[in-house]
Amino acid sequence: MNFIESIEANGKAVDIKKGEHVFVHGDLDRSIYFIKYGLLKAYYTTRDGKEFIKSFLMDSDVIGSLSSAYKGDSCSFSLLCLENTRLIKVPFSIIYDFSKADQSVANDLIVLLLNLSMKKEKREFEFLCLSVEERYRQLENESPIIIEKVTQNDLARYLGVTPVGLSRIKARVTRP
Amino acid sequence: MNFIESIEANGKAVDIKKGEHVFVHGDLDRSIYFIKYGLLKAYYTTRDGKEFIKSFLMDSDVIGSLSSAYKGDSCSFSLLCLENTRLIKVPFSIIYDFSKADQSVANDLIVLLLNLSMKKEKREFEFLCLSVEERYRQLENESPIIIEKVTQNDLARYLGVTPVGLSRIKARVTRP
DNA sequence: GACGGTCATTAACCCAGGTTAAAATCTATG
DNA sequence: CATAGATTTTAACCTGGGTTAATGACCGTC
Repeated sequence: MNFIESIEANGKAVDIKKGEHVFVHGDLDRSIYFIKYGLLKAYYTTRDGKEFIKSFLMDSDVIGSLSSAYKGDSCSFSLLCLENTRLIKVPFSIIYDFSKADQSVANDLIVLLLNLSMKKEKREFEFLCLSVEERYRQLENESPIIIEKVTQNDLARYLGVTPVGLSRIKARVTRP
Repeated sequence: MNFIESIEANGKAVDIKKGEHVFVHGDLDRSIYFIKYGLLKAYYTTRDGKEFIKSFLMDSDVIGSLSSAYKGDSCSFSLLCLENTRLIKVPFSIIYDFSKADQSVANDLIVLLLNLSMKKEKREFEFLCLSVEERYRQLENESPIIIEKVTQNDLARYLGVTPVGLSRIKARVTRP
């Protein structure tokens, strides 16, 4: 049995409507979620009410708060559905325990974590080495679907600029 | 046999002097390195000669280019010793193959990757949500050893500012 | 102990993006 | 279709940090 199969076999399907949260900052939610279909945003909020978007999630992605699922802390971010979404929810402990007994689940978890690490490393690189404008151009090339589906406000909060700033950059980029 | 033991059993010790590289951007180096002792910086360089520091590594850390070790691409960053350093070098494929046969190596690799993911996620959060000044203050609190051992130039390139910018921030922070 | 190199600070000037606020669209729902 | 909300654009002004360059402190090492 592989990773996705063991999620499907041990998890339960959850349908969540556009505009509703899966969990919010501060919750204790030790699950991970496999996204059957839909669109979500994972975002941080600061005390002074600002929002910063960690990632957008789509079909076949896996998401969960590692600090909550693995360490047992409360969630450091919130997870909101931008479209009607179907998830498979499963306690991380089940997967983690399975991985200790089942070699193929362990392998799949390793591959999942390797890919997660490389994805995070890529984003680290982009913040460290690229300007906002370069990050926007790169997103245009690599993830046109996100640009298409997500509001410009959310795009801005993902790229690390204000919506006003992104509007200016777009004006600069599209009409030279 | 656990993870570190299997690295020590299958790897070979390498001593590298201060100022020398373990590998540079563009190399194909499919190893991972366990740091016995020393201090290193992992950094990106851009075509126009700018340097950006991905991370500092110290005793007991594990480092390697995932994109090279796992995917087989060439290294996207360089690894330089800031102090005389002793490493245990082992091909990632050995560890990865071991993890397929040995449950306890798999478990340790999973824990290593979980911690790596959480570390990268933390840095993503800092770039996304904090100002340079806040990142500097946080580093002061959480990793005073790094502030102490690393030049201010390197600190700046790690925090995502220029050395001149960091000098200004320091002046602001230390004497109100 | 003088010389060349790196490192840190300071100053002057510049610019990308933040902030605030006001238009201009767009969308949804009664 | 009209009204209320959210979204995007534009403008005016401000600020943090980039850039360049000069100055000084701090090493080595010959």
